[in-house]
Order: sequence, then C-alpha cells, then structure tokens
Amino acid sequence: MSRTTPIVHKTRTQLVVEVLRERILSGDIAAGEPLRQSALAEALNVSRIPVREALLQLEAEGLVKFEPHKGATATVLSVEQVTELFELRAMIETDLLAKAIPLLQEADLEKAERVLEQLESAFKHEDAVASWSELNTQFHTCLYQAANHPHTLEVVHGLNTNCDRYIRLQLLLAGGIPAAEHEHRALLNHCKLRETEKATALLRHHILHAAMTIRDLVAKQVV
Amino acid sequence: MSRTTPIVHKTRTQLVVEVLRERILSGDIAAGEPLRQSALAEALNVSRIPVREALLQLEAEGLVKFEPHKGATATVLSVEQVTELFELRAMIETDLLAKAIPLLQEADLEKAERVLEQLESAFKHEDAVASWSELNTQFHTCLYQAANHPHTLEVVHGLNTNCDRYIRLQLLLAGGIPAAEHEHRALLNHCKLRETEKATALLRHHILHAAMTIRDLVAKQVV
DNA sequence: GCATTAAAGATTGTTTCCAAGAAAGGCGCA
DNA sequence: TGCGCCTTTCTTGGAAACAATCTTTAATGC
Repeated sequence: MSRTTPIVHKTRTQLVVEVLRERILSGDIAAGEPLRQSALAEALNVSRIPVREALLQLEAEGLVKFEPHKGATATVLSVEQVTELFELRAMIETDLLAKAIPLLQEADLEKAERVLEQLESAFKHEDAVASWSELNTQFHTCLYQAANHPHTLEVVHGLNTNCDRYIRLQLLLAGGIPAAEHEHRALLNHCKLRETEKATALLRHHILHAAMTIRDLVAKQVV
Repeated sequence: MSRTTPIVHKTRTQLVVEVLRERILSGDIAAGEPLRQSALAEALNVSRIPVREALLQLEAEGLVKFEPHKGATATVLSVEQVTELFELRAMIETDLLAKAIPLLQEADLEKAERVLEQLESAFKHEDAVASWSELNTQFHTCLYQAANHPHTLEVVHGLNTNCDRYIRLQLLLAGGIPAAEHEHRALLNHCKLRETEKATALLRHHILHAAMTIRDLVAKQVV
C-alpha cells in the first residue's frame, strides 16, 4: 500500500484565477473596472501570460469581458440581467432537484446535513461571507448531484458564480442569512421526507425571493 | 460618408479556436484524442501560446478537457450525457421560445424566413453540413433573441455547440435533414400565428426526437 | 524474476523579449 | 476655431527560450 500522496500542483494561472475571481465577487474589483495585464502581473509576481490565461478563463465564467487588443474589464450586470439569471436558475435547479429527490441516498443527506452545520457556524464569523458562499453552493450541490446530470450541474454552477456577487450583497445588506438558514433546514427536511412538490416550491421561492430582494437593493441605489 | 470598414483583426488565438472547433465538431479530431500543443502549433504555423489559449477557450466550451501538466484531449460524450444535454436544451429553449413569441417583430420573422431559405438551399450541397449547422443555430437564435434574455441565449448556444457533433451525425447518417426542414417551416408558421402552445410543443418534439435518433445511432454502434 | 527506484525523454508551464494594434495628443490646413 | 491626418505612447498579442512536471524506460537490489 504505497498511498502516494497525489501532490496537487497548482499552476500560476489557477492561482491568478482564484485571486481575481474572489476579488471580483467580493467587490474589491468593481464592475466595469479595466484589468491591466501588466499591473496584475506585477502585483501577483507572475508574468503576463498566466494573467492572460486567467482572464480568458474568467471571461468564460462571465466575470470578465475580454476585448481583443483592448483589454479586459470586470463585467457589469444590469437589473434585468440579474433577474434573468435568477429566473433561469429557478427553472433549472427546481427541475434538477425534482429529478434528484427520488435518488437521494442516506449518505447524500448526511453530507448535506454536515455542510448545513458548517454553514450555520460559519455565518457567525463576520468576514466569512466568502466561505458562506462556498458552503452554500456545496449544500445545493449535495442535493443536486444525485440526479446524475453532471453537465446541468456545471451550468448551474456557472450561473451561481455570476449571481454570487449579488447574493453576497443581499446577505450583507439585507441580512438575508437567517432567512436562508431557515429555508435550507426546511428544504433538507422536505428532501428527507421525499416531498418533491414542497421541496421544489420552496426552492423556487428561495431563489426568486432572493432575486426580488436584490432587485430592490439595486433599485434603491444602495450600491 | 466615410463608412470606414471596421477592419476586424482576428487574433491567432481566435483563428486556432475556429479551426480546432470545426475539426472537433466535424469528427476530424476524434473524441478522446490527445491534442499536443507543439504538434498543433507547427501544423498551424503559430507558436504554442495561441494554441494554449485556444485550448483553454475550447475547454470552456466543453469541447476539450484540459488537465494541468498532462495535456488536452477532445472530450467524449456518453449516451447518458447526450440525453442530458438534449433534455436540458428542450427545457430551456421551449421556455425561451414561449417568452419570445409575444415579442416577435415582423423584422425578426423576416430574418428567420431568409435564414430558412438559405438553410433549404444549403443542404443540397453535400459537404455543407458545417454551414447547415451554423445556419441552424442562426435560425433558432432569430426566434429566441426577441425574448431579450442574452445570458440564457448564451447558455443555449453553449449547449448547442456541445450537441453539434451528434446533430451532424444524425443529419448525415439518419437523413434527418428533410424532417428538420419540415419542422422548421412548421415552427416558423406557429410563431407567425403566435400559437405559443403549438410552437413550444413542436420545438420540444424537434429536440427530443433528435436526441432519440442519436441515442439509437450510438446504441447501434454506428460510430 | 519482481518490485522499487532512478534517470532520460517528452510535454507542458512560465518568463523574457519583440511586434502589432489602439488610443491620445500634436500639427497642418481650411 | 474646427476638422482631419499623422506621430507618439501605451497596451495587448505573439515568438522563442527556459524551467518544472509528468511518463516512460532502464537499471538496481532483493
């Protein structure tokens, strides 16, 4: 039993992607802000090529717009686009959940339970909005993956990444966390009891309600 | 009237993307085939960097899998995955069409009409499966874009790109073109008459039927 | 003979340098 | 003064060389 630890070597490109993604999602890099390759390269102590590749990857994720010979800028989402994203999420995720519920194993439910506990303890630490976000998608993913639709899951993940900065906004400014906590508990219970109808209805409400809150926040020019 | 033609300068990366995408979709590059950066670079008379960036972009499109330090391979889709993709398309596209129909302008319908004519003439030239594919998505896009959901449209486009090689299979091997022609005509008519119900039902059938045909083809080991 | 290990080869990741395109400012001209 | 062209400068795109990683092969020890 050689159990060779599979030392995972992160490439610089991957590191840059992670840093920039977090900085965009956290709002540290504002929407519309131009991203100069040289500046980023110097700041991160790498050459420009990992930066370029990272920007390309982020463009694929929708966080950055990349114009040839002109440069990259952090994307800005209009209210309509946010609404669109959340509606699309609602449709795909409810469908996915409905397909997953009959196939959920005990192990899946237990894992979801554990993630939920982490979630509940994580939000006590103020600054942990980023990790909350991460755990949030983990929780949902737990429930969805039983459906065995990997590509759909990927699409959902992509949409979530785009929604993330606005979800964080809601959590911070509108105090959405307690409500989300409560809804997560209820959702998990419905899943345990295989109450597909109730679960999907709740999930749809969960998503669309967040969308509405965010719409209001943006309309009020809080940002 | 200076009418300065906005000379579009394609970067080498973009050129490589187009070449490789076409070669993968057409089957010239087989699924699972490893894509060596140096070999491609030499064959296309560019350095390895545009090739790398092209491969990253194609990975984002789902046509290529990129493993750090190991290299890129053309992705392979299992029967289940093809089914999944088509079901997802059916759901999203019917929803999009339902939202678009009430908003369709005369101009949109005329444009769709023209694309349809091109489609009908294009399939007479044997080798034009590639351009048929292109026109096919153009036609659908015409109808969808009135819904004004750009991000959804992008997701649909991405799914289509992934389905494309299998659609081509169906067109070539199962003679799916005449049926598709007929269905396109009918679909456009329903749109003109604002028969949302009939249009979405037809579209769903259009997509799921193609999925079934492809599933049969793959099961028969035609490939 | 077999397994483990070490070295060679191949392939990818990264840096450095150069070229090409785009934007900004200055110059001439009406 | 205002318009158009040209030059200058800044930024990005690309090529070649270098470094790090993985894979394969061969050697070594048991």
